[in-house]
Amino acid sequence: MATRELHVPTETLARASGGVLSPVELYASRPFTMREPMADRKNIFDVVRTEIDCPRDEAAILSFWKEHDIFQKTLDARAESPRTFVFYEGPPTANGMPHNGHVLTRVIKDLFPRFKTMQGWNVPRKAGWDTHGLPVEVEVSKELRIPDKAGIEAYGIEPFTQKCIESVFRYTSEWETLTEKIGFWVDLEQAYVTYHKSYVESVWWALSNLFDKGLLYQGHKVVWWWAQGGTALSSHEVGQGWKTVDDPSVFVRLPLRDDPSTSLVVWTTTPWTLPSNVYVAVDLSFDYVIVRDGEHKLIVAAELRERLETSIKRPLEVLETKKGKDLVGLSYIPPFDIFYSEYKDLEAKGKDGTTRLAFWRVEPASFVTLDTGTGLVHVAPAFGEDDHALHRSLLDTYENPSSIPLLCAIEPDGKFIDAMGEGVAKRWVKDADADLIKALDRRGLLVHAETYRHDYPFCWRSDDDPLIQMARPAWYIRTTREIDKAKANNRNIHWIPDHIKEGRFGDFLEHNVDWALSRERYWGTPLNVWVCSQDPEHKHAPDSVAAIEKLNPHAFEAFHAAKQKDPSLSDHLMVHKPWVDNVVFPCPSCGAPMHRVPEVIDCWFDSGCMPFAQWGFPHVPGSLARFDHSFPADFISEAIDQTRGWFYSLLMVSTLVFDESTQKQMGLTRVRPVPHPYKACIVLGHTCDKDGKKESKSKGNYTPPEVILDRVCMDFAVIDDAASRGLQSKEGEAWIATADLEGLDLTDGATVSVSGSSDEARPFVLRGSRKLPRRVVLLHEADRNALGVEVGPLGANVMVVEVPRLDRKYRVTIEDTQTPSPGADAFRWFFYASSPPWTNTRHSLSNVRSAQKEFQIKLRNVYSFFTIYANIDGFDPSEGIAEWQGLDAAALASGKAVSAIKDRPLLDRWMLSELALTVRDVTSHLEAYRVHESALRLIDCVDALSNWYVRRSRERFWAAGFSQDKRDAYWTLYTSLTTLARLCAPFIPFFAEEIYQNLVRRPWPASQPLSVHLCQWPELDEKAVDEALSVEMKAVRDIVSLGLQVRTNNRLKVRQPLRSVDVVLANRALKDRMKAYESLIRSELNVHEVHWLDPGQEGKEVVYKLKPNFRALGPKLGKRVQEAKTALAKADAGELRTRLVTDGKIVLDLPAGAIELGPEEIEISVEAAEGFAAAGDAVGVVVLHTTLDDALIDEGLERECLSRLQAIRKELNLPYTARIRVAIDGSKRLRRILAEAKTRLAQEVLASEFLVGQATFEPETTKEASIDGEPIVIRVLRASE
RNA sequence: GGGCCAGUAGCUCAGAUGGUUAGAGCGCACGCCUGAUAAGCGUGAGGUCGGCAGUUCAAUUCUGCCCUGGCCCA
Repeated sequence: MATRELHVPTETLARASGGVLSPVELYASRPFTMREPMADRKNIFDVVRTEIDCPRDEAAILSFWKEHDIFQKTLDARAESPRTFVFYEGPPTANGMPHNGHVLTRVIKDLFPRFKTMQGWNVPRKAGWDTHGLPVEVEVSKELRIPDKAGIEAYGIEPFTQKCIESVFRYTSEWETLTEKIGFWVDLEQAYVTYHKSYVESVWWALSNLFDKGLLYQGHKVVWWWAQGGTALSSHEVGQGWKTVDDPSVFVRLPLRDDPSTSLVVWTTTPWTLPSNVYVAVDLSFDYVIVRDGEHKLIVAAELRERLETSIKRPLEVLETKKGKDLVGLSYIPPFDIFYSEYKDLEAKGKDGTTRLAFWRVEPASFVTLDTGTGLVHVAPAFGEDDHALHRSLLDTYENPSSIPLLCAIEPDGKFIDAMGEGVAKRWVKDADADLIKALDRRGLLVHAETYRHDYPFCWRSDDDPLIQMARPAWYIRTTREIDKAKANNRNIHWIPDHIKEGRFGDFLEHNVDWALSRERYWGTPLNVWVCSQDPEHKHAPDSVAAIEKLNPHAFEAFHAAKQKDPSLSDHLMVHKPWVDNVVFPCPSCGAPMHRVPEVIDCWFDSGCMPFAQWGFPHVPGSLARFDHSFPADFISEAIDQTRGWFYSLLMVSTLVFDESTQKQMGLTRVRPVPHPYKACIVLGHTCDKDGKKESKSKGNYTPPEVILDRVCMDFAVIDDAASRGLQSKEGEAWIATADLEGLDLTDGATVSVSGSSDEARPFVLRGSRKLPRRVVLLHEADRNALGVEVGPLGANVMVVEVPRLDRKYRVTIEDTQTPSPGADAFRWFFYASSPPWTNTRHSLSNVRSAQKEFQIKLRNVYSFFTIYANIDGFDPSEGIAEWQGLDAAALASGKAVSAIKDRPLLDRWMLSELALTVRDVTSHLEAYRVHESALRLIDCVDALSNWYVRRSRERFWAAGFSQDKRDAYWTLYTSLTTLARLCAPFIPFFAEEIYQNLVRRPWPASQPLSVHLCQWPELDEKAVDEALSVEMKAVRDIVSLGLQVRTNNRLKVRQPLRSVDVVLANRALKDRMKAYESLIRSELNVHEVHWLDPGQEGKEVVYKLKPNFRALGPKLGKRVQEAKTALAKADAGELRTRLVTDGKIVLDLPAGAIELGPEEIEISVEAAEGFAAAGDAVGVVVLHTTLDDALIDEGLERECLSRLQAIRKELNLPYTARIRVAIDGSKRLRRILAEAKTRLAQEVLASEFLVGQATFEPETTKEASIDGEPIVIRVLRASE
C-alpha cells in the first residue's frame, strides 16, 4: 500500500511565510505518480484510494494534461469540424487578485465549450486581458504616491504609461495559476491584450467608422467630477462612494427685476452653485402663492408654504395664488452679480422669430417636485444634469445658440474664478459655502439656512473629497440615433435568466442616453480624432498607424527615435500617450497641421470592440477570415454588473459598427442578422458568504480560493491576553473568532497545526469565541515563544486585509492538516449545483464540501466499489476485444458475453433506462444553457446508481463464480460509470478523467482516446429507455420505504425475517406490473412472501378516505365543492368506493340537492388504520405480518451469526478474499441452526473450515456473546492459503 | 429615492398554469446494516411558503402595499 504524508513538511511551512504557496511549489512537495499502484499489478483496475485528497489527485491529472497537451489536442481534434461554437472571453483586469466571483464566471464559461467540444464542435477559446482605464492609473498613482493629475504630469506621462504597462500584469501569474487549477481551458498564450497596438488600431478603426457615419460628436456632459484629481468618475466609481452627510440647506430670495419688492424663493444644498445660476424652474401645473414676509413678498409653491413657515418660524400670509404658467417668463436678479452686469440684457433669438432675455428667467421644467424646497428650482446648467438638459433644450430653440455662453463660476480644479472677488476667489467650492451664505445674509437675500442630511457621493479612492457635478466638454457616441436597432438586437438574444431581456437590460436600453466616450486621462486608447489648426471644423479620424503615415510618413518619428535610443521601449506605446500626442499630419481638407484631441476613451469601448479587435481586424493580415469565422458568439457569460458594462458595450459597438452595409463592405462571407455579437448570455449572480453577505476583503468574510483548492489554512494576527476582551489564554489552545472557525469548517475543540516564524508546526486545540474580531488568534505566552511570534504593534486592531502582509513574527498560519481541501472539481460543482447561476451564491468551505459529498463522493464510492469487485472477479471489459474504440451502446453491446439490454435483469434494465434518461436530459439542459438543472439531473442519476442499483445488486457481485447474472451486473455498472464519466467531464473534468483513465484507458491503453475530454459526448440509447419501468421502480421504492417504516415503528429489525407482507396499491393498474419486483421487495424487507391485495381483500388494517377532486369539481360546483368535501368525509368510504367501482358513479346528497359524481371527480386514498403494523402514503398501504414462528426465529439467528462472523473479519482487517477457519460453539439451539446452515455460512464468510463445537486450532480471536439470550462463542483463525 | 432579482424546514435549494397532506439533500434525533467500511441505509422531528390586505368556492401560487437582503441606477 502506498502511504501518504498527512502532515505538511516543515520546509513547506517555512516557505509559506511569503504568503500562500503557489501550486507549483505545493505540488512539487508531494511526490506522486499519475497512477499510484495501490494493489497488485495484475489488477485490471487501479484500486481507489481509501482516503480522499482531491487536491493531490487533481494535481496529478493536471500534470497528465500538461504532459500530453490534452487541451491543445481537444482543439486539434475538432479543428476541421464543420460546426464552430463561438465563445467570447470577457477580459478581466489582471491588476487585482482573482477572487471567488471570478471562479464562478470561469467555471460557467468553461462548461459549455467543454460540452460542445465533446459533441464534436470546434470551440476556439481565446483569452483576453482588459488593461486600460482609471483603476490602473489609480493603482500606479498610489504606488508612486502621486496625488493628482498635476502630479502625473510632473512625473512625466511617458514613464507613467510605462508603469501602467508593468502594473496591468502584476497578478498575471496568480490569474494563470487559478485558471489552470480550476481547469478553465482557455488559450492564454494567444490572449488578446487591449493596450496592444493591433488592438488599439482595431478600436481606432471602429471609431473611425462611427466618425464617418456621423455618430461621433463633441458636446458637454454633466459628470461627477473629482476636482482634486481633475477627472470625471464613471457611474460605477461614483456608486462606490456615497456617504450620508450634513450639507447646508439654504432658501434664497431672488427679487424680480420689474418689482424688486417681490422675490422668487429657491432652495439649494449646494450654495456654491448659486453664482452660476441662470434660470429658475417651475412646474406649469403647480399652484404658487405670493406671501407676505415682513417688508418682502415671496413666491413659493402653495403646498410648501407651511413647511417654510415652520422653518423660519414666521407666519407667511397668502396674498395671491398663481399657476406655474403665470410665472414663466418673469425676470429676476441673480444672487451674485459676477455675470449679471455683462449679460443681463443678452438676448436670445427664437427660431420662431421672437426675442427674449437669455438668462435669469423663470422657465418651465418637468423635474420640479414638491418633495423638498420651494417648488421653484435654482438652475445652474454648468452643474446639474437636469439643469444642463434644460439649458440644452432652450438652446435648441434659438437661432443663435453659439452666442449664448455656459456660465460657470468655478474652474475645473473646483475653485472659484477670480471674478468672485476677495475671500471667495480661488477657494475650493465646498469651503466657500459658509462665506457665500454670509454674503447672501448681508445682502438680505437669505430667507433661511439650516443643515440638511442626505446622501452625497465622495471619491471612492479619497473619501474626504466630495464629488461635484460639472459640465465638461466631452466626445459622445450618438447611440440614441440607432437605439431601435439596438433594441431589436437585444430582443433576439437568448438571455438566461430571460427577465434580463425586458428587465434590467431592456430597461437600460429604454432609457438610453448618448455614450460619453472621452476621458480626460492618460492610460487608455487615445481618441483618434485630429483637429485642424487652421479651421477647427476640419476633423479627421484616421483608422490606423498606416493611414496616418500615408498622410505624413514621419508622423511617428519621435517614437522611432526614442525606440532606437531605448530598444526596451514597448512598440505598443507608439499608439499611446504621450507619443501619439506628438503625431501631426496635414489636414486633408486644407493642408494645415492637424493635432490630436487630448482625450483617451472609455475602456468599456475597448471591451466592446473585442469581437474584432481580438484579431486585429481589419488591419492584421488574415484577421478578416478569423473574425468572419467567429462572429457572432454563440455564448458569453459574465456577472450581472456587466449589464451596463460589457453586455452593453458589445451590443452597442456591434449594432453601430456592423450594420448591413459595413458587413458587406468589409467582406464578411454573409451578412449576420441580429442578434450579434452574442446569441446567448448567462447572467451570473454574485458570490456571497454563508450568511448571504457580499464577500468582502476588508470584512474578511470570504473564503480564499486557496482554502478550497490547496490547503485548509489561514493566517491570523497574534494577540495576547491584554487584547483578548476578557478571554484567558491557555497553553496548547488557540482562540479565534467563531466566524473564522466556521470558515475553516471546524468545530470548537478541533486539533489544528499552527506554525509561526520558527519552522516547526505545532498541534493546538482550536477554540472559537464570539468576542474576538476576525483573523486574530489568542495564544498563550509559552506558545508564542515556542512558535517564535509576538503581538504586533496594532494588536487586535489589525485590519483583516493587512493580516497576510504582516511580518512573519506577528502572525501564525493555522491549518487543518486532517482534512484536505475539497479541490477544484468541488469548487466547480458547487457553482453548478448549489443554485441557479443568476442567484447570489452562498459560498463557504462547508457548503462546497456538502455539495461535493452529495455528488462526487457518492460517485467515487460507486466507482471504488466497482474496482474492488471487478478486480476480485477479474472482470475485464477488454477481454477478447483489444482494439475497442468508443463507449456507446453499439460498442458496449459488442463486449464479451454482453447480453442485450432486454435480456438483462429488471434492476439492470431500470438502471440503464435511468442512465439513458439522464443522457437525454443533461444534453437538452446543456443545449439550453440550463446549468443548475443539468447538475440536479446528474445528482439524481448518481443517487439512483449508488442508493438503489448498487445497494440492490451487491449480492450479485458477491456471488461465487462468474454467472451471466454477475456479468450483466458488471456490464451495467461499467456502462453506468463510463457514461457518467463522460457526462460529468465538462462539470468535474478532473475526477471524470480519473474514472476514465482507470476504467477505460487501463483496459484499452492504445485504442481508446487518450483523455475523457477527447471522447464523444454520450449518445442517447433509445433502446434503453423504459419510462414505465421508472414509474414502477419508484413505486417499489415507496413500498419498501413504507415497509421499513413499519419495521421501525414496531421495532422489528431487518435481520429478523418475517413471514409476509400485504400491499394494497392506490393505483390498481400497477398491481399486475408489480409482480416482477417481488424478489426485490422480499429481500429489501426481509420477508418471505409478498401479497398484492385487491381492495376489499384487506382486513381492518386499511381504511379508505374520499375527497373531491378539487381541480375537476371546483369549477363545476363552485362554492358547493366545500359541501361535497364534508359529505364525502362523513360518508361510509368503503361502501361508496365499492359503488363507484360497480356503478361507475355515486350520488351524493348535498344541502342544495343531490349530485352525481363519477370516478374522475373523486380521489380515493388508502391509509393504514391505527393499531396495525402498517403504514401508507400515496402509493398505497403496506401491512407486515409480525408473528414469528420457530423457523423464522431460527433464520434470524442464522443471520445474526453471519453478521457476527463478518464483523470479526472486519475487526481482523482481512482482505476481501482471505480465507478463515471458524469454530462456533453455543447453546443447543444455535448449534443445531449452525449445523444446518454450515455450508451456506462457510461460503458466505469464506471459511475453509467451519466447525460447530470445539476448535481444533489455536484461534486468533475469540468472541463470546449472546444473541437474544442464546450464548455463543466464536473462534476464528485466518487460514494459511 | 427609482428599477430589477430574491425571501419556502436549523442550513442549501426544488416546486406549484390557484385545487385542500408543500418536497429533496445536508444537519439533528433514533435506529438499521456491516464483503463500498475514516463508508452505506432507513425512519422521525422540524414549515401560519417574509408580513399585511384584497380577488376567489379555494392563495404559498394572482393583485396591491410593506419589511429584509443583493445588484444596478440616482
